[in-house]
Amino acid sequence: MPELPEVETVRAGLQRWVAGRTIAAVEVRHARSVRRHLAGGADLAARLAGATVRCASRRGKYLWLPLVDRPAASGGALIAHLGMSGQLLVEAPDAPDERHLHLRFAFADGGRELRFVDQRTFGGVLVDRLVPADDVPAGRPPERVPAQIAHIARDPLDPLFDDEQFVLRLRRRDTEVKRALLDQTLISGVGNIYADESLWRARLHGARRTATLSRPAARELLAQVRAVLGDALQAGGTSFDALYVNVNGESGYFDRSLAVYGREHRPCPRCGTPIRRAAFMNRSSFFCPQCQRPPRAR
DNA sequence: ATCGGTCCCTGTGTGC
DNA sequence: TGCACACAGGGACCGA
Repeated sequence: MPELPEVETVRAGLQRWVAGRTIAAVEVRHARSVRRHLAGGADLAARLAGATVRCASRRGKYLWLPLVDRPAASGGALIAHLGMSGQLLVEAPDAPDERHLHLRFAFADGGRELRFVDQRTFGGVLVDRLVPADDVPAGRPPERVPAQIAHIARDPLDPLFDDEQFVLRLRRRDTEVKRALLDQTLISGVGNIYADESLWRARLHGARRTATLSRPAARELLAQVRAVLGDALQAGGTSFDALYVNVNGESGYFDRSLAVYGREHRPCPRCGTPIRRAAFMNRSSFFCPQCQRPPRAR
């Protein structure tokens, strides 16, 4: 469910409320939330007990909390992915347990705890080592990323995102442009909502083949992706229901600014033509049939 | 090596 | 009311 603007909103909340604090204990209430930590929940809890959180980092839809290096646990980071319905909440220890509370992180200061709540259990956490990012230009400070997400592309709000490299790789692909936008190894942070919104802004149909895009069209698409992600971040993200909230349980309000997503039959904000919905990858695509002309069948 | 389809989950809304 | 079904912000994995 959460895409870059929602995950970044959560990251900012973690930076504010969790950075600098020392984890006292981790309670694993649902094994599925730690399935990506292959050594198991007990190992995860042991690695985190006594660890101090340096800060809150993010790439695309992945979050991580780098841990202060300790001889016993060799640092590393706590990585989290929210999947479709995951929430990281900062709450008083005596707040009632949520229905789908799967993980509880208590802190040594006895203050507000961190909880992972996830209805559909597609999200989860793991502890991993950090490795140097291999694409930092000379003269820039070195960066470390969790080994497990080193294959994830930088996101378009990352200062080191390489626009021309993206345009090159996009046009070299042989697939539909919406599929490419959702491929986190090409560009990260874009999900179903912002893919549709970006394509509408760029006046491109999601079924256009990537190889048919001109360089200017590809650059324009990237500019619109960046713009819509930035606009949504300003609004605190998109919340259709209570499933996406920030660490304090508050909703974002970008749903009011959506042009096409979830708006079947309603008028296109640009030309008034009714928005259409089409099945796509077990989900939906929303588009304006006038502004975004479908490509001819190949 | 890529690409495209399927599956993992729970909950909600709709139509019969 | 109850039931069946479609659908929901993601992505790992498998076969072609």
